[in-house]
Amino acid sequence: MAIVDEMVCFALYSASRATTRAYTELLAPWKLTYTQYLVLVILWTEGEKPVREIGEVLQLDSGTLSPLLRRLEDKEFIVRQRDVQDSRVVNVSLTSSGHALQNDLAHIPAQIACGTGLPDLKAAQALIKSLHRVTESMQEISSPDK
Amino acid sequence: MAIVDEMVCFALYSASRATTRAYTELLAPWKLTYTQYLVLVILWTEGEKPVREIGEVLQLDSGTLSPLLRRLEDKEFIVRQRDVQDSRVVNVSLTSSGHALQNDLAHIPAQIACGTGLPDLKAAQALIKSLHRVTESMQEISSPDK
DNA sequence: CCAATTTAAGTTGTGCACAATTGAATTGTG
DNA sequence: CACAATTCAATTGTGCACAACTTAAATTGG
Repeated sequence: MAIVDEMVCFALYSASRATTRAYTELLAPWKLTYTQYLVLVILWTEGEKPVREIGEVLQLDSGTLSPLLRRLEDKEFIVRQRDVQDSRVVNVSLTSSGHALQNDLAHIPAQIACGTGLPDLKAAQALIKSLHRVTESMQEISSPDK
Repeated sequence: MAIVDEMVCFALYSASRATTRAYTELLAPWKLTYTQYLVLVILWTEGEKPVREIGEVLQLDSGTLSPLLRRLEDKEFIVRQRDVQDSRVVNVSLTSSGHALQNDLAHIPAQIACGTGLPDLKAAQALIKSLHRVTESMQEISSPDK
């Protein structure tokens, strides 16, 4: 069983990189990365959010997010503002071009849907469930809480 | 279906990062990364190999492998030697400490097996199959051949 | 035979992931 | 109130992933 599990990990690693490459290609005209796209998806669906909450959703820390958000700000898709109530907090919100991207990139989910090669909704849901189990379980053997 | 497929991608991304973190923790005493470990696994099972073949197995180019192999060489787990027949080729082989690591790290597969949280062999094989399908399919929508 | 092409590895540069640290602001507690 | 502990974001540093390019060697095709 042990060797098979290392195969699971490698298969995961390969599949993840393949999907990231697919996104990279689809996003190339806008020079956006997959992680930058994920941040935009959050902002499109949930509106203004502090850096910390974005980090909770994506499980990324400020070491990753700070420079990434700076790049999104340089591209003028988002703005960052210190919170008035609590000035430790930085709120991230979309600019008008950031909002406009939602339509420009509306074709991507369907392209990705095709790219997964999964036969039907059922297969996709089964895979998601299986992946969630692996994620949770791996987090447990990793460092205390988090 | 489209949104579910983006969920598949995010689940993949999360699971992959969670497993990499788990490996990182297990490998910490030797200051090895997951990718370095993968290279060692290849060398343990297949012996001396040129850089190009390692790259084919892991789907990594020399831009990733060259510095990674240099670090493994700095740690004296491997040596690199120009091929006598074809001096474009660099052959990678294990040193004695590199060989010795195979025993030192023999506990890792079992720890990872536990970490996947998968109920049985059948579930693991189903997941691998599903991930292979996604990888292949994603590679198809990505840049021509490769 | 030799010029053009191809192949292998390395280098450079960008961005993400993550650990560790810093600094500023807030909160909790005596 | 005072001050210790906590929280949040940013910074620094390491290593991987990958694109683009370089260099050197081998192959090929005329």
